[in-house]
Amino acid sequence: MEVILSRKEQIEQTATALFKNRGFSATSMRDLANQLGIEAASIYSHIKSKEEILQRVCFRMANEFFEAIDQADVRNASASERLQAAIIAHVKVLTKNTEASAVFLHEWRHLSEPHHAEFLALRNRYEVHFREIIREGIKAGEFKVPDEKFAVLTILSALNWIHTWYKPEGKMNAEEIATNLATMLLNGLKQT
Amino acid sequence: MEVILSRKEQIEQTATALFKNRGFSATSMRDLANQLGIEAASIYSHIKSKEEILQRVCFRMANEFFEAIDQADVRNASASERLQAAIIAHVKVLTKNTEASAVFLHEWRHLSEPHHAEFLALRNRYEVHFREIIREGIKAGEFKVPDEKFAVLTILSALNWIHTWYKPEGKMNAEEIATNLATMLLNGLKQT
DNA sequence: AAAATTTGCTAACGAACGTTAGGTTGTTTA
DNA sequence: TAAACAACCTAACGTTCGTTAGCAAATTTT
Repeated sequence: MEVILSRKEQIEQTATALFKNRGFSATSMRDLANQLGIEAASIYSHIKSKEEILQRVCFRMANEFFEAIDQADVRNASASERLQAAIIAHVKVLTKNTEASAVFLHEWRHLSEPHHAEFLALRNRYEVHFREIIREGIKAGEFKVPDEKFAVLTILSALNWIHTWYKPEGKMNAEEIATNLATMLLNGLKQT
Repeated sequence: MEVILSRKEQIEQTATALFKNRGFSATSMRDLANQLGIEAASIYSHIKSKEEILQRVCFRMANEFFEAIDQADVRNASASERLQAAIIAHVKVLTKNTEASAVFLHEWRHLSEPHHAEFLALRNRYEVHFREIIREGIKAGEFKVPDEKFAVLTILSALNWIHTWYKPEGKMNAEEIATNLATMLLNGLKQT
């Protein structure tokens, strides 16, 4: 299943790996060019600026995360089931592309305005989705939690370091990781 | 309780705030100087290099984390109690200085060798401490967890984003946050 | 009062940075 | 076959970077 990438996509992919490993600011266009085997100036035949790459990665991943939890959301289900589905969907996106996920999670702060503000608004909307499930679960007596925002941030935090250690060839596959995390975190919410 | 700081400590503190907010690479010595109200060159009367600041912050925090879990460790206690104590100790260090914690957690990768390798060794040793508690808990039947490394990383991940939202004047104080997180995470480990 | 230390300055260095201009080559389209 | 395009080059631009040299003033120590 060999996917053929356009030059622009190659550049984006290579840049993503560098942004993850060294950070956006510590990655120079000459580093990127070197990795691609061309001159730095040549990159500008395909992209407009260094930040354009960052923008494309950040907003593409934001879309992927939204689509994933939207598709996974099962209406008319209990809060526990809905939260489990959202967690699994989130983890699947994270593990499908750990490099782009790392950039999405850590490098967005180097976006300039108005992209920076737009990104934060999206991220907040994403968290609201989780917050609503938690609130529903509290009302239904499924969850016992001191603060819903606190709970959401803790859950997402626990999930969002997967990219630092996940390897597709590791002993746990994405599905197992997702369900293990989901049951562990759900148990944590049901404290008596 | 006004603490008088030496100029060197002032520089380190101001730099730490900038490193947290913009990242090490995106913070220039001229930014730092500007914040201090002096010229960039003047900073070099007090420090040897930009990286020296990063080194001091990273290794000072590493020490603080080690001391905290060492002091909190209660021998002859159950694994649950030991883990709870370690989590609370960890959270207290995190909340006592969120800026230095953020640098410790995210900016260490900009250390040059051999400091980079030394730092990673320390961090690994720290994780081993938690891993041993988890293993003890599994053997004693207190915890049911698929993989001890997995559990430790999940716990630390859940804790290590506190610095992004914690405010001393917020509605939860450090103690409450620590115990809430500890009970939530401990419950997660006791899944049936 | 002399010596030492602290704290800062101006000026400048060489290197690295993101990016642009203008040109060449090979491939695809009309 | 001509025109258009894709992909890359060399050369260079203006800027910013971390840092050094050398000096001046104030403060502290001896």
